[in-house]
Amino acid sequence: MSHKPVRVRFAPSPTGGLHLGGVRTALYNYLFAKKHNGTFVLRIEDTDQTRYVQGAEQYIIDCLEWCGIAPDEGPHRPGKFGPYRQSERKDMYRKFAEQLVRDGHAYYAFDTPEELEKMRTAFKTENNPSPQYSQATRMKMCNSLTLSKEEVEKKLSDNVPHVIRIKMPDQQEIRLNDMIRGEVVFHSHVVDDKVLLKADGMPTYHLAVVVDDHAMEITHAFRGEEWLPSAPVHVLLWQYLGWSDDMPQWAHFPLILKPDGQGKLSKRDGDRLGFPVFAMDWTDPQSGERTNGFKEMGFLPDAFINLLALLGWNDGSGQEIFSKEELVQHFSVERIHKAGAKFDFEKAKWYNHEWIKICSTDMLLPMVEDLLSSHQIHASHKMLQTTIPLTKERCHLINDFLPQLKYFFVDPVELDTAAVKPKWDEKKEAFFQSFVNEMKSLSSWNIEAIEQCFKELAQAQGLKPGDVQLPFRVMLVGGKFGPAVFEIAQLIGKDATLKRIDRGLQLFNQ
RNA sequence: GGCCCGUUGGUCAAUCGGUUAAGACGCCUCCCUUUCACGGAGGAAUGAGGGGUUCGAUUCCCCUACGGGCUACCA
Repeated sequence: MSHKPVRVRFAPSPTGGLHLGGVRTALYNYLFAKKHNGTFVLRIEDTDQTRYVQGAEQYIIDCLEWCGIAPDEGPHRPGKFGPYRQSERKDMYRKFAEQLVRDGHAYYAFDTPEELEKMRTAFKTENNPSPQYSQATRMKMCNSLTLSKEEVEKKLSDNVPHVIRIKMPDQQEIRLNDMIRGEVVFHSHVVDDKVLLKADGMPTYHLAVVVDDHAMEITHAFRGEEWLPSAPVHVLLWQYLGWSDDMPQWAHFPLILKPDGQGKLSKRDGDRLGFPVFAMDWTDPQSGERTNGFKEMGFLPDAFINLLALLGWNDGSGQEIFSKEELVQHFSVERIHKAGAKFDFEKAKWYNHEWIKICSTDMLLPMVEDLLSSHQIHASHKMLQTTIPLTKERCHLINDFLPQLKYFFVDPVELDTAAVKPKWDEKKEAFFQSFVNEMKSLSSWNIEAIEQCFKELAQAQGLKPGDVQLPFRVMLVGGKFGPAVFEIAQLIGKDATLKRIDRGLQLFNQ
């Protein structure tokens, strides 16, 4: 074990959006770094210019900040989050790729896309539907292994488009120690000669990730399981570049799967199943396509990272609600599961509900205030401070506060008359008429006085208080929900109460 | 097809050879509440199949089945 300070990186590609799997990868990296007093840095995978999406890099940073897991500055790239960008380090990669060629671990390949296609169809058999550029085929291709030295130099000086490919060794077992899976063994003869440097001079992920991880002094390289098959290439690269001693420890996280069916959770699934798959709303600047985010749907950042962390990891204690600090404290890579987990939106909402319940009114207030004002409801802080605790246990999402709180500030537009009308009669109507009169002369306006007045009057008229309580509630809030009616009446005030009863009577009598 | 990784209820999952196989979500019943929730008490529901190893396998090994990932000059 080395004693270097822990440094991990999150390396998203800025191709638009940041879905659940990505955020969880970032989160696990963050938790590991913080647990070991290390640093968590950002590296941007912008190798492929054609797919780079404007604004996506900032969007990623915004998401991480919202989640409370913003990257650290890092010593190698000052600035707010100082991400490494592959696009800015082009020369560096070429230098290392050429070094590999000189050392005999890589070679130039001049095959055109058409020639590659030809090779794939020529070698395609029933048993081998996708032939690769590998030990089996490379000697039949146009590269610096098959061409003479002069021919190669001529092509290079003529600027013939070419790539640099890794030369996989003959018969070699490539061993990789994964912190989650243990030792994984690959045989070199089944791994193909991956392109390291593309014809446009940009590196592929394989070269870039190794060069950058080395430059950034990354100690632990954690990523999704989809990278496991190419890990042997990376291990070899660390060796061939002469950096074996600095090779990070590896871990490959399980995938987050679709709730139904199977396969990786994708952007499409959100639309299909009605839940967000991105941390925050994302609008693709090119297509204009919009994908919904957890934030805008009313998730609390603490709940969001809590539910993500527990999707594939737990500390074995049965505890499910963790603050960020607790997650840092309890987290361990070794306890991350090997198998992928299906995403369950119902459980996700449960986490948020739990967080809303334990969240203080002060924390909730600004969010609720924003929600209400975006619906043209302007509520005083004083009123919010008393009504939020009254209603928060009914809210799974922050957005649920709108229906739960609205009636405290504005008269209900629609009343659930269907809940009242079947049992509505003249006797009840008479009760409310006299209740209005009684209330007008009520000297003090508090819960006890209203309740007492209501109940005594009901009894005097031979009605069970319960029979008139539901109509009263529907008049005040519009439906069959909310906290105690008399408390609501008290909070909205005498005038509003009288006004709503009046309107209720009209509607119930129609 | 090949390579790699997986497989405990519908879902998330505990168990690191011996348990009546936890707990949570969801679902159902009841209590509390003359609303909706919260809370409380219960219930139905799980070790893919087959071989080993062992006094004893959910747990270790092998095979099969199934699922997933990768198999691009994408990440």
